[in-house]
Amino acid sequence: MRSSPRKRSNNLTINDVAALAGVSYQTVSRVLNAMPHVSATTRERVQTVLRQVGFRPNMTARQLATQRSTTVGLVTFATSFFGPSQIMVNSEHAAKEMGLSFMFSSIVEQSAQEVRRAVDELCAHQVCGILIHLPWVVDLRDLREVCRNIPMVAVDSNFGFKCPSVFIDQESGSRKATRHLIDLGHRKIAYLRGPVFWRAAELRYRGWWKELKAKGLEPGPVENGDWTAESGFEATKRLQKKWGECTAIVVANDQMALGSIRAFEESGVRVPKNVSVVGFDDIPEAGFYRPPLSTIKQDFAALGRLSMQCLMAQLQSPPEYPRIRPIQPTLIERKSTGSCSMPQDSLVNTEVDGAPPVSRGRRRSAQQPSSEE
Amino acid sequence: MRSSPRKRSNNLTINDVAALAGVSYQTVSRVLNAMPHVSATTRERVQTVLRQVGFRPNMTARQLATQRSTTVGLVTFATSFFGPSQIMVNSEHAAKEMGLSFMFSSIVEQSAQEVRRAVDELCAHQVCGILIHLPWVVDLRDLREVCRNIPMVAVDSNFGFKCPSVFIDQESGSRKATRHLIDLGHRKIAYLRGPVFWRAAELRYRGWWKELKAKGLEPGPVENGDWTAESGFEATKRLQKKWGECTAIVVANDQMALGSIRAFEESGVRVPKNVSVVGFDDIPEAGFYRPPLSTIKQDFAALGRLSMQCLMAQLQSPPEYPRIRPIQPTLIERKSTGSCSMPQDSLVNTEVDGAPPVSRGRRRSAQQPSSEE
DNA sequence: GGCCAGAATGTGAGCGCTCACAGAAACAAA
DNA sequence: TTTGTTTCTGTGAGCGCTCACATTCTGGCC
Repeated sequence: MRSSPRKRSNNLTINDVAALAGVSYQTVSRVLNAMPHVSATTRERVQTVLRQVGFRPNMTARQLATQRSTTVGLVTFATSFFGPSQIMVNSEHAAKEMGLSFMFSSIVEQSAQEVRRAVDELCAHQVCGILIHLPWVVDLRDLREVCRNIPMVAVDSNFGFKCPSVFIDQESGSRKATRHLIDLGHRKIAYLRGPVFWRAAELRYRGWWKELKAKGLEPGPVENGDWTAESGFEATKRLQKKWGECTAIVVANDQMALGSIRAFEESGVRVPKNVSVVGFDDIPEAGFYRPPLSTIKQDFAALGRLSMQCLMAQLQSPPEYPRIRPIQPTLIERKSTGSCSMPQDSLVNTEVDGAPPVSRGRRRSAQQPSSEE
Repeated sequence: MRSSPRKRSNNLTINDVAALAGVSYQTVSRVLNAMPHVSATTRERVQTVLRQVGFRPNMTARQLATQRSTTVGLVTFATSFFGPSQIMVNSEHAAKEMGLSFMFSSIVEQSAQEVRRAVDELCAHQVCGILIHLPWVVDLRDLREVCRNIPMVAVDSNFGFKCPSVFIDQESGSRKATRHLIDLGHRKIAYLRGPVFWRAAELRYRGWWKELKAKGLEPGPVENGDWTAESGFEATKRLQKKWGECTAIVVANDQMALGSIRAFEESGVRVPKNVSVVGFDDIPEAGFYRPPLSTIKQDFAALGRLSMQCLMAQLQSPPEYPRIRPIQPTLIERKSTGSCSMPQDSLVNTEVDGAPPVSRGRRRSAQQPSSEE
């Protein structure tokens, strides 16, 4: 340690650059910020010095002086799962594209206090806005108060109060999965749910239920998993005991669907011959499972982009609540689903394009060609 | 916009707290930083006010004043892949556990300039240290210069110059995979490589090669993929044309192994009956593939922890280069590998419980029991 | 020349905090 | 009382930058 009057950073400041270029620090500042009222020759000279010394403006000082910031924060939970990690990666990309830096704080336990801590941390660092993705359903009404004047966006989350948000339409996605099975002629369809407290688990479950009800079908048996393949395997074993007449199953995510398929195959039930399975997420490997998994794809890149747009919109017009309409997931049809071959007693109108009910057996809906990437 | 003399942040400062508590700002600062020489009563009074107003110190100002920082940065590439995203998540966890904040900047293209940009960005934000994980092999000798006085750690990376680093022993992991197959009696073993420029791809490939050579075996055919299941599928199709006497294959990661297995099955080759497949990574679903995949597990949590330790060590003693010894991956034995059943000209000892070598051909190494977690 | 608009440049002050040091208070020893 | 010693508290200054304003320099016009 030196005994100099003050420990100075060994980085150059705009004052050093100013001295080297023979101008005032303000002129350097003007050049750095591309402001007008600097003569071409002066600008040139300053820029040369900036390049020569490899000047790097101190964002900390700038942030303090301007009371503005070019850093956004993200709060997330359970980053080891597919959804959260996708949100993390895609938010960062979107932020980078807007020229913003990115801070990140993950939550390790499911408590409001932990959330508060993470938000506090980011706010203390003066981020210009916060994206929050918390996958579980929990009352977080004090979040607004913690954020204070710092804008926030709920990313595919619901905190129990009105706040700018961007969503993927989980329910609609799940309805698409269910409809796909119904279109294939399945009438008794089971469900493999995600963990109880997860918002997406609830919404996807609801989508399955609503679609069945809308088609006048009775929901099949339900079991719960924890998103892992293993839990999907176990839950399917349990489901099989109350399987009844089921010919298909909607599974809340791809990993569990994988476990489910294994459970079926292990007990001699073939997919899709004896049972159709549809997943959710379209993880990169889904097309190479055996059989390749029909599933629902979420556009996380769009989610990241829209979240950032929503945040930026707030910086300009704080009073508005730009609720962006939900992002629609899409069905990816592969080989884990097939038309129902089991005998059915009742025949049902599958309600596509107002086509009349069919006499007997199932009818197929106009299906877009199965897109496989 | 107000026309006040200066746009003041609407957050409270230590001056406001000082006024409320009837002390000087310095006393508040002392309380905030848990410094000595504050009487118990004063401390109490200040703390009460701090709590009441929910004071949140401005880290930006603190950072500027102290010339120190409690934020670490991470630079990464290809965060959509398993390894990089694991490194991202686990580094953040390790940082949080040390009470540090976390900034993150991803690289979108494989260029030294992009790396420079990312490092510059983090340095401009005055991070106290930088973790860099760049999976490809490329000369980045100027990185040291870009970082200047800011300590950095190469995380499972090699930049062509001496620098503090933490590694996972990719080569050793790959040797373990290969040895496992040899122990099962396989003598002609193919390899499915990762993309050319990736460091891990090269090291894993080398591990396979070295292990075979060490056992006096001739390397089988090799093909390249790009880490995706699809590329594994395609590459295996190509490999099958030059398959020869092969009875097993080492694949550079699990996704490609999945594609590979599908390719085999599709052409009527059964795994593990006709061919044994071993992967690398142990992604969460690997145990639920069909067949469950034997693979090599990397301890990313340890990698994150050690990386942060390495960084912290540098902050204390900059001149030293704490090279931490590589983290050893472990073999996870599942069902995609089995003893070689193809007719061999030479009969092979499958080496259970120290059975003696067999007359013809090969030698065996002393093998530790395969550990499964 | 005189005058002025407008461009170019420079000068204080302050963002919120900490550091170094200066005082003030409390208490004991001389 | 004086002096010293310890504990507590307060005061300037400065971290690197930007803002608002002041000043100087141009060139054009009457």
